[in-house]
Amino acid sequence: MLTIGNLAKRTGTKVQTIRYYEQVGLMPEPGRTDGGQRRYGDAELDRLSFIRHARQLGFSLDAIRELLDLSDHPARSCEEADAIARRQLKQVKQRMARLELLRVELERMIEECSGGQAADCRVLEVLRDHAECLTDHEGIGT
Amino acid sequence: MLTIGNLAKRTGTKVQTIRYYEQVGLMPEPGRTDGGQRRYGDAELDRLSFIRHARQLGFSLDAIRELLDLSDHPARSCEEADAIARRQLKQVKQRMARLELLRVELERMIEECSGGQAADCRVLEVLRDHAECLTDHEGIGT
DNA sequence: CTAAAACCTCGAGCCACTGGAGGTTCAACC
DNA sequence: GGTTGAACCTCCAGTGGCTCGAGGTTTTAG
Repeated sequence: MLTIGNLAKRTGTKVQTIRYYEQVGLMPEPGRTDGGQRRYGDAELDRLSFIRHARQLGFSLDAIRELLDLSDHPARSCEEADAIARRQLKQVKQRMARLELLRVELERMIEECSGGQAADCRVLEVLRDHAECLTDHEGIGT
Repeated sequence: MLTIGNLAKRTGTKVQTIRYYEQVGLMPEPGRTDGGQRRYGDAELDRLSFIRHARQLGFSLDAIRELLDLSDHPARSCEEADAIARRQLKQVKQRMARLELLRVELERMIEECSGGQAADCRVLEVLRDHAECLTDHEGIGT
């Protein structure tokens, strides 16, 4: 039987985060000691590992909910899990493309910085000059 | 004189976002009509363009505040602006490296998906199998 | 003059946590 | 058995950067 702190250590999660997952229904309500402290078994350890791994892969909590549901019903089609993963991959690729544009522009800005007064600073100039703006108006979409 | 809606269109911003920027002190309080509606001039258009461009480059609102402060005082050193840009570039590179790892793992997952029942699905298996976990415990850091 | 589009304020909600206050329980050691 | 002190508990608030909605007012075109 694991305390919440040990479960946290084993999965690289913060204690508060585990309680949060319980609150939003991703983790089940665990058993408690007489004093009211949570105690976890192997099933919960596995489930939390699954969640953390999926988070590291960038899945949203909603997507993880779907995946957990799927893995609780192994007779259902694999296609759903595949679709979720593909959606995720698409997002990752989009973010990378966006970041690549930013990287290029930032490097140019830094390279052209004269090191003098702010009045001559290319960093500020590039940001100020609307003509050099990326043409789309999408924002960066964290 | 621009209405808030026109300013929004010209800069690719939502109206609410402009009001939000005013609320957090990034945009100044503009003049108003007798009826109380905001009216903007060219200075505000420039300032908002600056902000939007910086956002597209991934700068946080705090960083933008610093940059605006800098560009309001052009006699000060360029080094600060340069440092901010460099910090930003570092972050962008880190995010890209992280995303590249995710991309590889997601592609492997999808490629190995058997297309059958969830019970045989590699996507779920990879997520379930703790041994295939990325070794570090950093999370994805949006 | 009227209709409707655009504006106003205020407040709440989103995601995925994170931190803190203030109090209780557990485990180890003497 | 008693005493620490680390770990636990609940509850609430805050983060960033918006975004939406309700319910009401102003502006503008016809």
